Amino acid sequence: MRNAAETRQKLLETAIGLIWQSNYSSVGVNEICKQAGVTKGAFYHHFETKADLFIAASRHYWDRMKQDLDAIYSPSFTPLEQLENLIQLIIEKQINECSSKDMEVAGCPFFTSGGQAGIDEEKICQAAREMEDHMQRYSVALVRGLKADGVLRGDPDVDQVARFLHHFVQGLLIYGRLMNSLDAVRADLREGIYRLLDLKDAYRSEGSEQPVSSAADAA
Amino acid sequence: MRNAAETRQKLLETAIGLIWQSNYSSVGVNEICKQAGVTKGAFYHHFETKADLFIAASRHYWDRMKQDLDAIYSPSFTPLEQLENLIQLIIEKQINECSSKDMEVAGCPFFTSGGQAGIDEEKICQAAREMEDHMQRYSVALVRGLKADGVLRGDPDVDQVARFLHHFVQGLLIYGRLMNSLDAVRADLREGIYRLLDLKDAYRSEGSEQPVSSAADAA
DNA sequence: GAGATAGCATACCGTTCGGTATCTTCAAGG
DNA sequence: CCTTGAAGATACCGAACGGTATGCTATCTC
Repeated sequence: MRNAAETRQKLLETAIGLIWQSNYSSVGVNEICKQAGVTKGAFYHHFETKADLFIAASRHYWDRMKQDLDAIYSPSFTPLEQLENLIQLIIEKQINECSSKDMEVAGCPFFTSGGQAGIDEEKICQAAREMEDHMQRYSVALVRGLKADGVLRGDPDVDQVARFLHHFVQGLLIYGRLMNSLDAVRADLREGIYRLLDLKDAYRSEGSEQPVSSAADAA
Repeated sequence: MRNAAETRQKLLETAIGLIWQSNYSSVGVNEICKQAGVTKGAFYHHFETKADLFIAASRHYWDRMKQDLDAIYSPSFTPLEQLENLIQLIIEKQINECSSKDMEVAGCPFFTSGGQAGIDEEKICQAAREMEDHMQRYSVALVRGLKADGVLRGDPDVDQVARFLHHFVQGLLIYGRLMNSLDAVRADLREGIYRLLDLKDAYRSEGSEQPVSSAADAA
């Protein structure tokens, strides 16, 4: 055992990094191995196929993401604070994942890769759907909390509004990536989310207060 | 001249079709040529590189799209009717573009391909941004019309709301594609758009009336 | 200490990639 | 009719692709 866990970890992290920069189909096994400082033999010792690496990488990425989400969704925050934490986390995620590369926004590569996968790449779609499902649970919990607090106007369908938020954020992130402008994301993220949530007038916040500053440090 | 225009047209159409099915990087030149019934020599006679084909294809696609958009945005419709036409067009586009393939939703491949392109593929990003810019104009015009008609609540930033719509729709389409469910799109498209627009109560329509049924026939 | 086995490296497989060089064919202009 | 040049066909290029076969080596078990 020349430290198998570490090798596997390195492959996963490298794969995630490279996929963030472009997408599944244009990232080669050789490239991943080279950047990870691992030979191809080692690669195929740990993963049966490139697609299997992708699946493992998406799970691995979710594990990290879950920690961040659990932190910002802590019951010690009010739903409104959780919302602000989330907005802040999304922004910080982009900064963290894009550090030292000449891109400002990354979006979620697992979501987009899955959304562009062909029919023949069912495994990739599956992994993306899995990630999707996880995210959705958290989103629903947030909206449910907001509704329970009486913050939302009307009597919205909690699951649907949660999906709305997700669709909007994903679309915005892709847009931001295309424009290569984090400011473009910042300009629309909060406002769009609040508009979709349709908060009661009393709860519409304007500024960008920072209720918690260490929410995304674990990234 | 063995009908060069037709060959070029065939290559463009085929490329569009294949890219809709997956994405730029995973569609090969050979595949395009084979399906178009054109040899690679002919391909590289018409296009310098694969990226140039992509650009030309995106322009070609926009030309078709523009016709549809001009039709549904005709001044003979009220802004509210235009909105309904747009919603309907989005749905019908998916059906048309996915016909006979085992996928129900396609999304916009030029947008997503651009959003996933690496740094080295600046041409692809450029083409996507170009498409983006065109779409935005139409979206802004729609929102402006709605606002001018006094349909919207408050005093929203027209450009921003137009962006919101676009982000939401793109995100929703990718989601729908991932889930391979047009019903998932149908379930959220209208409701989400209306929520983002924040119509005055009097103008919130519930059903799915069809103000014009021939809007998207030109597709 | 003698297997047994996990961890990994090297070399290489067949295929496909985007792209090119060269040739033929055919239609138009003189 | 004959030249000319665009349109297209064929063959091919080197590189990279995903993946495999095999062998070495370090570590664990007994």
